[in-house]
Amino acid sequence: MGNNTRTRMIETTLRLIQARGLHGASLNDILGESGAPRGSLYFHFPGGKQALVLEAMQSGIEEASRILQDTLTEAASPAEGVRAFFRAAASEMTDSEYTFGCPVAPIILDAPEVSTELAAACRAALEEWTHLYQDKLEAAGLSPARAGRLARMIVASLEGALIMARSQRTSTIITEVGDEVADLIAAALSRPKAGRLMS
Amino acid sequence: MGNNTRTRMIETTLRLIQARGLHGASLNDILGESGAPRGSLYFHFPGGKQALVLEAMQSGIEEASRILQDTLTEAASPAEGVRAFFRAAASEMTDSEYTFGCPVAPIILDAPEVSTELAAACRAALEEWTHLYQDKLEAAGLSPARAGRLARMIVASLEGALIMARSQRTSTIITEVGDEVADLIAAALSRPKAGRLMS
DNA sequence: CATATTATATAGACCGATCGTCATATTCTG
DNA sequence: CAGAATATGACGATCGGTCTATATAATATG
Repeated sequence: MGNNTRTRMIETTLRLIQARGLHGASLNDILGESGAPRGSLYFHFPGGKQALVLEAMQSGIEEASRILQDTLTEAASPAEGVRAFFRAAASEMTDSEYTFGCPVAPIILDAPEVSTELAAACRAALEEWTHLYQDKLEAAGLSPARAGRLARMIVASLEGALIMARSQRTSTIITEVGDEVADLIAAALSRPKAGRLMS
Repeated sequence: MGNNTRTRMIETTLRLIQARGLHGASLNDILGESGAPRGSLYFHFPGGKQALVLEAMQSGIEEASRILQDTLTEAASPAEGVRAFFRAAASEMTDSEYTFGCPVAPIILDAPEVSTELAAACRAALEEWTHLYQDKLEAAGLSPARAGRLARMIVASLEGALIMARSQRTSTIITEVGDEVADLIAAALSRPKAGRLMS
């Protein structure tokens, strides 16, 4: 199946971008690792590398969204959901020998505004993940404002933990941060009215 | 002063890496923006681009460490120190038109293990920043274990918030996350014994 | 069944960019 | 002025991404 070549290219691209960054993943690398011939790229992706990268990133975003959604719905509470998702991320980090990472972070850091399309996809992904957390938190009784703030903090914590874990080649930081955030959420939910004044 | 050219190259390199990533900052870009001729690079940095990048990164690390240390020592409490540092980061983010960022994150994400030296410098920087927070938290009465965990969480939150802020072109997420983390720290300090069991 | 026609897939040439290197020019210093 | 320190831009090997020209597989047609 020719379609197999296509999906193989996408998967390889996603993996290489996560491992080496947007510009670090060259077409030669991608083609070499995916075993696809050079000329096939422009046939499957008339838009060139940018189109390939966009699809690869969207594939990674979709998978992450799906797993996050499943994890949150299966969890007994928002806090437990967060804990579980961070643990899953930690697991992937070790399994991948510390080449795993967020599918959008490398593009955000490597592409200034090089591609409006790529940047928009990154922005949308971060918002989607934030909203998944926010909805869960609101369903548990938090105000939209506070749920939103906590949700953004959860996403930020995970993004940072992924980077630190790779740098220090230890996934414990991901579970640690996840536990800390989970505790924070549990505390926020147990106190109907937060201790601080709101603006 | 020839030394002036050298420092100008370092500053430009740091800025471009923060804006476009390690591989996104080409020598042509660096030389063009710093106004330095091509050949001067190899005179000032016999190690080539890698040596230049290493020095640029270390310069950024040093500055960040200095500012963080000053902010924490001047702050009335650890929580206020965190709040202030996050606010300073948010300010730099808007001032730079969202090209500001952590000096090590782009290298961690772009360099697989391409350079042991670069990777080691990144790792050391993250550890140093973590220890600065940890010391402050311990001085305020937290156990080393809990202080360490909170410190790692602070660093991770900031790293992630910087990425999200750039993607969404808004610095409010940095201050929001900072306030949230500051509240968490304040709560941890007000309760001598944390609510959760420790391992 | 043989051939024509199209859809699919590939190979490899192309050109610009990147990075390291060097021979030479200029400026500083004693 | 001598000699060291620094600056300069041209050069080439390599790699990057794009594209056209060709081959293979699928389907249609007599």
